[in-house]
Amino acid sequence: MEYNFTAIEERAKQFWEANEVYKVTQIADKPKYYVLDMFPYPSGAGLHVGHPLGYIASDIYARFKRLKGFNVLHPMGFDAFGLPAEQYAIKTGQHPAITTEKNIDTYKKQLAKVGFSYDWSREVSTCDPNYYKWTQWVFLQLYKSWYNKDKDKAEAIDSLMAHFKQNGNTNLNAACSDEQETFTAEQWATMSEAEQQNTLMNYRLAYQSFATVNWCPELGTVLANDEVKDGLSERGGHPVVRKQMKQWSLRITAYSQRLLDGLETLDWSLSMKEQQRNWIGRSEGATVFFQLADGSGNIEVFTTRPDTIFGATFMVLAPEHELIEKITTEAQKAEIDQYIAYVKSRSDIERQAEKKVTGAFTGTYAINPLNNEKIPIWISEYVLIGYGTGAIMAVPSDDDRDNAFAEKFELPIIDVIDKSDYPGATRHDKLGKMINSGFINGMEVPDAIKATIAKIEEMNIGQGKINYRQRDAGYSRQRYWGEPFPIIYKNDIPYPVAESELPVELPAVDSYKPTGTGEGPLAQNKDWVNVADGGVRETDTMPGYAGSSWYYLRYMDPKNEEQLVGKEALAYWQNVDFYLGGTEHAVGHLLYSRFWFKFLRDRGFIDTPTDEPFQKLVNQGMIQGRSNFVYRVKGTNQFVSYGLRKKYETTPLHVNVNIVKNDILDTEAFRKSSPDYADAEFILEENGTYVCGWEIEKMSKSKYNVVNPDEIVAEYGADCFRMFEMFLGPLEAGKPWDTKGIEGVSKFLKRFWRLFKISENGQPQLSDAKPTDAELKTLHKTIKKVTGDVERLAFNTGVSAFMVCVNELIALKCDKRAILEPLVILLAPFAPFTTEELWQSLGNEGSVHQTTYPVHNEAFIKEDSYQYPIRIGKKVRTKIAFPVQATQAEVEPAVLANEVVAQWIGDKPVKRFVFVQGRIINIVI
RNA sequence: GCCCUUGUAGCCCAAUGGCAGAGGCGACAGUUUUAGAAACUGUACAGUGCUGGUUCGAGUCCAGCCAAGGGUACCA
Repeated sequence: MEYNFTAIEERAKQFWEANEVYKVTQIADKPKYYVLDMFPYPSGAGLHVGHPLGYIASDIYARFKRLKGFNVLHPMGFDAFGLPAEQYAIKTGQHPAITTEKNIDTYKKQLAKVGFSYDWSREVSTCDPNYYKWTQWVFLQLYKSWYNKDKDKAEAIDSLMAHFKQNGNTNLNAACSDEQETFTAEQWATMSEAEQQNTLMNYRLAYQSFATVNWCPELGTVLANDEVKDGLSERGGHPVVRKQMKQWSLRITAYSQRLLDGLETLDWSLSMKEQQRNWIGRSEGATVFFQLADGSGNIEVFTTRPDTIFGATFMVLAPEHELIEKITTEAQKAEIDQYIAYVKSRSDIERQAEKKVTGAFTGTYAINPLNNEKIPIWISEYVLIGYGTGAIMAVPSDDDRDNAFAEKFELPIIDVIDKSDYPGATRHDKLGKMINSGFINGMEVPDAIKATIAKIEEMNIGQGKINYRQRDAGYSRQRYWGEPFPIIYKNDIPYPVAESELPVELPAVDSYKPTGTGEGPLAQNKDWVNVADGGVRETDTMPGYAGSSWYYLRYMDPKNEEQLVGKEALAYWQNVDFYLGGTEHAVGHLLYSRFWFKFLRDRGFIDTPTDEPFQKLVNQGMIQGRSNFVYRVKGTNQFVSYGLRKKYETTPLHVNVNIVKNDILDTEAFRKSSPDYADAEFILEENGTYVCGWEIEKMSKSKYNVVNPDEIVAEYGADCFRMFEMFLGPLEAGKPWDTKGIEGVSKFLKRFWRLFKISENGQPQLSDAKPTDAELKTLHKTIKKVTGDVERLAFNTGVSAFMVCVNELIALKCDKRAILEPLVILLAPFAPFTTEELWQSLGNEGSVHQTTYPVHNEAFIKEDSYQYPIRIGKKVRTKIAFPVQATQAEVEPAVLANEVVAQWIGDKPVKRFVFVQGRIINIVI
């Protein structure tokens, strides 16, 4: 019987569903294994062939682990809140809930075609009120918590209030907003309700503040730092400007050090950890106060190079620095105002695109505290208000930017480091001996740093400090399609909604458009906004990362109405053993999830052995598109083939890859593809074909290089699609999709099928005879190779091992059940449909996916003798067979006596005889 | 600029420091066929981006450079 994958897939799907083959329950006596895919945002465009790559890999792994005896949790869900649905709603008036549901449905249908072993009864969707109830609940817990730095963990806000009552905020080591002033217990007691709440707000882990935010006018919302790339919004590419707004934020900076330290324990790729480290951006240095020359105040700076302080010949403030107004002299006021206006006129993109040296002098001086020199105070856009203290001591001799600034504005430069002992060292290297630097003269840089910090601490003008680049995470979005905040304002003071009233459901609105005033669409619905006792609801919604920061916990216990995850379920599943997803979430999702996990654990809401949610993380590479081009002769409707294009002046145009086969254009289809091309003429190659150019690019609609998995599955079958995706290359590497290679995998599956000699009535015609040594060797070699490959996620070489195996068995004319049946199980994780059909046609009860994985027997693989390559000089000269267990002493005389060997050695003395058992013999002469 | 990853046949990719090739695509030749397709058999094609180093032995380890992809950036 022919290999009919469509019928096979239908039967398998029905069988799996009827028998709940992928249903997961907790089984106490089986070891657990949690395989997780990053859940997708269900976009309207559906899946392209790039999306399932990771899902297929994790599915193979999950199926493998199941066959190996693990109880595997392998769920799927949807990150369903988000901007595209809302923007579609603005355009069409359709409620995002409806389009989202439709898109989820499309995704699930597409996923079903590929044959994943998800337990859909555990599906979660972040926009489901039963789910976001718990997202809101976590927010409330963050709101009701503060970070105790002494204990290095989050605590309930009650303990903070008790401390305030007793001691005010003295003797308190807490993560706190910068602007918080000290107060006593008495002061706390006399504070008004509003003052007390404002004070507490400076300590809460979810807090509201008046902050400079990334405001995107086009989207009408605020964005988090990681949602802004190059001054443009990540979604949509709209300009982003800085704006002061009242915003909710999460105090993730309280966890910076723990997020950094935790990386050490994780089995993640180096680059992933590095990205998180860079994002957190820890730097060690010192803060130092510089007095103003007139004694009217001081300026605090952060520096990583306190050793260079004797070379600080001027100071620079960020243009947004609050002191500027106060210290600017009358004479310089006009210049400073003009400069600030100039800076404001420049967008982030302009600032980054052209880095001009610009600045203005305030007219005021400060005193360098270590050499008592009077130094001018400038302002410049190269100093950022958001980093450190927004002010620097400028050391032009040891910093490139300060140097450029000093040269342009003719400010003094004092060399403070003699690098002559370190040839090739640059300003960035912390190397050299101090000069012109008073008490640290002659010290090496690292010693000078320590000595200077000690000195400024002794002088009481500063201290050693660790600074983090990471900012608190903005948590407000002026959008509709997100989780509403469980917050009600009374007299402008925010109060949490009672936990018993969760979820605060998203109400209907008339329009999804941003209001433009900075308020989100929810503000329009007055019935919802105004609550009974005069309170007003928060009208912002939560950001995309809210729902995705904890979804992996919900899969463990998706229906629990009492808790976000039940104790028993958590105790069994603990955390994710293997997480697979794209690198694009390196600093967003993965950082927030780690933060939430640590927080929930600190507060005792979850109890797990470690405080990291994702032990092993693998990033699948991006599948790129392979675009095809036609070359239009300029000013004509003539198209010239690739090989001849240089003879003309041409414009390359993208052409739909679906009408190109092996780079040869279907010219008729091309003419039909657009009215513009209806009467196109072609200048062809000598053999009469039109050859297209090609390029590897991102897969996207606009490049006409999108390949839909549904079509591939329809044409080649799901198993072929799965195996081909894996065969493309190493999982983690980026690689282009090129459909033409798929024939090889398709042939393999047909050849594998044919081995079973399925008759017209569906019965395999196999022999029960004893297998030969050669057949056993092929089987056991393949088991060993494939098992190892799956374990190290080398699915591409695994597929190829199956190909080798089938080629060998065909050559051996093997039709033995004892050989072929174990292979069906071995192949099951890769080709779940075909193997299910074969397994059952072989007369087995139940699913092939619930049986036991075969184990290889080394005895069948072992050879008695080995052909040793004999290497003399740089090359292999001959091969001689020896028993595998032969030792050097036994082998050496025989080798030297060999005719060919003797000829190569001639009369030269043998300097060395290298014998590597089972590998090689190398004779050095 | 800095950080990470990757450079092997026309193409995609293999190769615990040990004979550069497992597999696939494509090409070519043949068997089969009225022809094509499919299937089968066979053939050709690189010395591993470049320059050094370590080693008995380097595609693999180390240093520098070049190229591509990704990340990040006036971060003091």
